Amino acid sequence: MQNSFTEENYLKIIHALSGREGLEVSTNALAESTSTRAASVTDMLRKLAEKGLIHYKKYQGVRLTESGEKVAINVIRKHRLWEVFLVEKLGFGWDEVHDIAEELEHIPSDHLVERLDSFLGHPRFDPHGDPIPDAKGNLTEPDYLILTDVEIGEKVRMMGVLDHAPSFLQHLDRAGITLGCTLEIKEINEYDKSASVQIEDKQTLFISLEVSKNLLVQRR
Amino acid sequence: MQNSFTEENYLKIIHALSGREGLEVSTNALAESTSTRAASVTDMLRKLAEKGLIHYKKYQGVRLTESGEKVAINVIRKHRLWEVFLVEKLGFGWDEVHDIAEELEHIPSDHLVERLDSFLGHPRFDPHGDPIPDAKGNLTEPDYLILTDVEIGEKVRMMGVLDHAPSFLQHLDRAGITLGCTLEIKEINEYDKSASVQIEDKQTLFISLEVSKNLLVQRR
DNA sequence: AAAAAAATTTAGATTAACCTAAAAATTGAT
DNA sequence: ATCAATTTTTAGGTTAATCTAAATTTTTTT
Repeated sequence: MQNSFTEENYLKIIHALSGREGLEVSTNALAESTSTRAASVTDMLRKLAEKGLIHYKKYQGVRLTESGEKVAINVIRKHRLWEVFLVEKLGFGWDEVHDIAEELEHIPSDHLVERLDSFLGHPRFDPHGDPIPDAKGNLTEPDYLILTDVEIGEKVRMMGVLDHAPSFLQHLDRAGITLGCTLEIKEINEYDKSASVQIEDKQTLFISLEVSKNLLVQRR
Repeated sequence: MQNSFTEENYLKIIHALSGREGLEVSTNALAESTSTRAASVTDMLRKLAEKGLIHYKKYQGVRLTESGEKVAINVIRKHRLWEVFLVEKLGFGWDEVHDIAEELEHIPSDHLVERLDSFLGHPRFDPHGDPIPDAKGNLTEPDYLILTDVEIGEKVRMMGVLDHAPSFLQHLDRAGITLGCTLEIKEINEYDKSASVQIEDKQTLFISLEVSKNLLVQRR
């Protein structure tokens, strides 16, 4: 039996909310993320449990089963591969691709995904720096630092973002912060906790705490 | 308001069945093509009429309105562009792409279609020789001949197929008949009306009447 | 540990797209 | 032109995914 568009979205969201520890996800959190009401979530959870895709006991929250995890990771794989396609091949900006990939990720065809993956040269990361699961479903989240954890004077490489909102990504574009660029923390300003950051050994600018919290970087 | 996947399919099928003359399409013909029952078709026709996408009077069959035609042609455009992508970029065979394109054609995003079109180099024809409508919705069906209408001794170029069934396309592959190849009718065999056809000035083989009826060609 | 608050589930509806069976309209044959 | 056959529509139901409102369970506070 095939999973519906809607079922795949629930599984993907459960995966995201339960984190790498596979913690229980609450009905309300799911209602929030799916933009539905808690009662609707309960109905869907009953159905997913029936299909063996989640572990569910009333009032206890949910976790993915192995089989549910497999489905979720495959959806994530497809989403991220399509994002690479949209940016690398079609020339979209990284701020424009999320909604389209949200649709493309549900196109069913293993054959298609594998050919797309080859066509793209088996990319390891999507345009936001998120890792792309391999065909076997292995997904290893690299352990990047958040920019707020970097000391003054350190040089780091920009590796990803936590917030994928178009407005955030456009803000980074305007600041000249792109994936792979070099950042050096010059100082932390006491007044508003903003950071003075030098970008690519060129201009130095203020980065608000809000922004720093959403930048993933790597020491180098 | 947006049209659903299902609505788009009805419009596409009405377009196909009403032909270039825009003839009325019957409820039963639609039931057949959509693999549903006549009663379900009636329900949908009421809805499409409500939305101004078709002209519909009870018991009288349907025609597309201008706005319905526009939607149908856009779906066809997307279908054919995706087919080019699947064959030219991902390396699928022309016999493998129909079902996948059937899904991709419903991904909404004008931006996406236009970028895909550029990426593919604004192709005029899909992998089966069907013309691709332009961004403004102009669709001109070239008037090819059917192979059965070609005289003995004539040399023609293979331009398209009427039947898109994988088994038919695979049969052509095995015979070495591809889009653009040259065919010369050597003789028509009285016994079974099969044609002896020379392919690309190389081997000559028998082509059954069934096959000839589904080959579109052009004099040269 | 009882009461209040919050989270979750149940009950009962709604909508889109389908179904079957029966009724009505159209078409075709004598 | 009438009657039979065919086509189409109507009537009434079903399923997936949603909803609101009410009931229940869990959690938190005092």
